[in-house]
Amino acid sequence: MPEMPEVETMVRRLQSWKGWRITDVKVDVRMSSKAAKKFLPGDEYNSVIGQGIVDVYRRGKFIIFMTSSGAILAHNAMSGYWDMLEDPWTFDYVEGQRASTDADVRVMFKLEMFGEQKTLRFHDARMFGSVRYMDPTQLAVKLSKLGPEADHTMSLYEPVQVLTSEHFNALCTGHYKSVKELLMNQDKIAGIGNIYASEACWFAGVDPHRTSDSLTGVERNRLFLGIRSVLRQALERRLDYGGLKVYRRKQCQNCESPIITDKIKGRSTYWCARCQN
DNA sequence: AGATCACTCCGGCAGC
DNA sequence: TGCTGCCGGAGTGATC
Repeated sequence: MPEMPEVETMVRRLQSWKGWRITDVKVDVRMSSKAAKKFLPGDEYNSVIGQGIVDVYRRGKFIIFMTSSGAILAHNAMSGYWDMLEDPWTFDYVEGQRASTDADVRVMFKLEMFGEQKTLRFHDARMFGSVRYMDPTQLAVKLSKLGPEADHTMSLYEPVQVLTSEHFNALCTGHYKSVKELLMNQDKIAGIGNIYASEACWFAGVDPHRTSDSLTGVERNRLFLGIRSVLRQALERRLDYGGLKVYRRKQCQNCESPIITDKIKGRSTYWCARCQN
């Protein structure tokens, strides 16, 4: 599933669409009325036609296509990814490679620049993602609900607050039932999902089940550094998941103890009982 | 007010 | 081989 490093990687590729104008849109909702509400529903469908793509940014796990008079806000959720019809891309997700196919295309944007035509496609097999059009006010309202960014990257939508050590320390002081839930809460910190939450806790030597306010100052700082470290490494390693330390691992990369797995708030969680306590 | 919980979307796929 | 149940970001609404 895509988290900040995956979305950042995708946005960098999507920036090649700057300057192109949307001439047509096709939405495949596969007979699902619920899914139809997620991919340019109602008026949004017509609103994007004729608009130019001014720039492309990332905020948390959202992709923002700034257009002439508003923005297309997209979320890849679990299985979403973007590519171009004329030059299909592949993306490596932790579940495996997303190789471009026609079967899972949900939205197609016909684009034009200097008489040349190309097709931008949003794929999403499980239809958990979303592609919405909104005006600048709606966009601002939406983005204002997200917490500070987990880390700064080159495609970040700015201005925005980036998480600081002090802010993270203050967040921990709130009594969150588990520190992993805090890390994954987009209202508190934007960009971290299930994979990198487990990874950051391993890096810090902190049991993900701990209440956030039970963490010592040293642990809070280690966790703050862990968030940055695992996200930056993922980006630098170009999404090579061989670098993951606990997520979906059987054995601790540090002490060789078996990795334990259970669920926190319904999400699979991995940790080493010996190194994380 | 803010935290927390339960529920929903959906298809791939593990496990019988 | 064909079925069933599980999985999960985010949004929503209920409940404290």
